[in-house]
Amino acid sequence: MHLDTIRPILSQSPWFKSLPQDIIEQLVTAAKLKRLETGQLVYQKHDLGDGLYCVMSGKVRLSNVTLEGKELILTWMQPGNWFGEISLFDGLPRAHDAHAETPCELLKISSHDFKALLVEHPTLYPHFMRLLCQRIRTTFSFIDETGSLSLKGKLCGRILLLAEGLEHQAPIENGTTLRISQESLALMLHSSRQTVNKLLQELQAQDVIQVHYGQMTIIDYMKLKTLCQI
Amino acid sequence: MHLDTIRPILSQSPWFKSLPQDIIEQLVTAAKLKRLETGQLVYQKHDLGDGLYCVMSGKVRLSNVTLEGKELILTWMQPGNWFGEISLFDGLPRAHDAHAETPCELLKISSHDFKALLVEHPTLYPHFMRLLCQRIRTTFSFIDETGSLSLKGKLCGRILLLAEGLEHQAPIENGTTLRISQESLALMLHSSRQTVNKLLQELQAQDVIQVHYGQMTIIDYMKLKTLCQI
DNA sequence: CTTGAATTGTCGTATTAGCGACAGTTTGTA
DNA sequence: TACAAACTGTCGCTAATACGACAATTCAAG
Repeated sequence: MHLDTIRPILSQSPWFKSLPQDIIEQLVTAAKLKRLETGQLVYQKHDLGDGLYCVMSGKVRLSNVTLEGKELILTWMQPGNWFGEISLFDGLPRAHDAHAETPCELLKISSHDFKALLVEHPTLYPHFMRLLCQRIRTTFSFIDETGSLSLKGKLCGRILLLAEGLEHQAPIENGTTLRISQESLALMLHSSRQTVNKLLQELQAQDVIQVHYGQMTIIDYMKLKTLCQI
Repeated sequence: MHLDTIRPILSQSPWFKSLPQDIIEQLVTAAKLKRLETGQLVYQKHDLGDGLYCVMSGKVRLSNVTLEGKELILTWMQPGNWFGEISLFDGLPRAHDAHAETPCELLKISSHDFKALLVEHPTLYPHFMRLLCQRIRTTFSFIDETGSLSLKGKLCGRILLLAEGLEHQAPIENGTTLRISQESLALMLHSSRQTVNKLLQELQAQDVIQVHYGQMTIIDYMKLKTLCQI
């Protein structure tokens, strides 16, 4: 992948789009591309945070493993998504595992380069602080969802989240399609495959989505949105 | 309340304890004391964030109200706890309601004063960034708890959290007592009073805690810790 | 000490959802 | 096309828990 591919991605991402051109250039040259096969580890819980990642292609699964060995999926990172920033800012170990869910290309900005950027341009702090706040707010609304929605409501919320993440934060339209197994949805909802199956069929019967083997299409975006309103 | 009371609280809080003495002084003079009666609003969801708060005495309830009008309690802020920082850093509206649960004394640092502090001392950014990261990590572990623990496990986790918050992050010992109604615990767990009642009695039968009318005493801290291990 | 309000203890019932089992369907690969 | 692997659809049983009802207990204010 060439610098000319990296440049537009950095300069259009919410993480860096508001930054001056010379800083973008500095990042473009510092960024490194990593290729991973399905199942490979990006990082593991308790690892030292060595950098910030952006998904260029493929999917990365962020998860935690319980004492009993069950994997709880936090979410998937998709093309255009950034992750791994917390350890960057507080220097503490990773709080979860990150695995390649499919073959992946990741852009990596090392902690060293990122810190150098901040030392050189301390005026960037407020910007990154706002990004951190955004993460906190997302996490809080996740907790609100968890507490006040039925499983069906949460399922709708997750579908929307994944659909939104899909195309670089592009708006969702009726017809947007996303690929995910019912098993994976269940792991993300801390539910069971069978229950997710039943709920998806209910949603299909309500003409909200259409499901077909690991692929679901949003039929009625507004209704979906309503079903996960808090 | 005199400056001499405010000073040690600021200089010992995790938010400000690592800061130079002159900055502490600047904050001490800028801080204002607010008194609230039970039930009074500190701020409301969607309000503009006008400041950062520290509980001096009493308890503040952070909560959200669902569409159906049910109040979901996030947590209680107790003496020594700081809250309200997110809106301060990103300028966006409050994400939840804050009410006085009991008569309260709150120390308030206005957004204006806090921003002035940051403008004057930009080297403080990394410090506050780390504090934000800490909040994210707490929130993430809350989500982990939600996903992997039984209701009983979550109950143990909440009890520990409240007990820890109790005495300015003092270590918990067997014998630590905290006051909270079963109804409140249920609202925080998104469960029912009756179920919480049953679980508390189970914990009492296991000699983990002792319960008596809105007051519970930790008998076996280690066992409690084990019960909410992820 | 008395009394009313708040809180807790305990039923029974209805609902939700987890989970094993197994058959049916689709997809990718040769 | 053929076949295996992965995924989905469905049933039935069981466990967890929400919730209404009501009695019992405790607390706090006179």
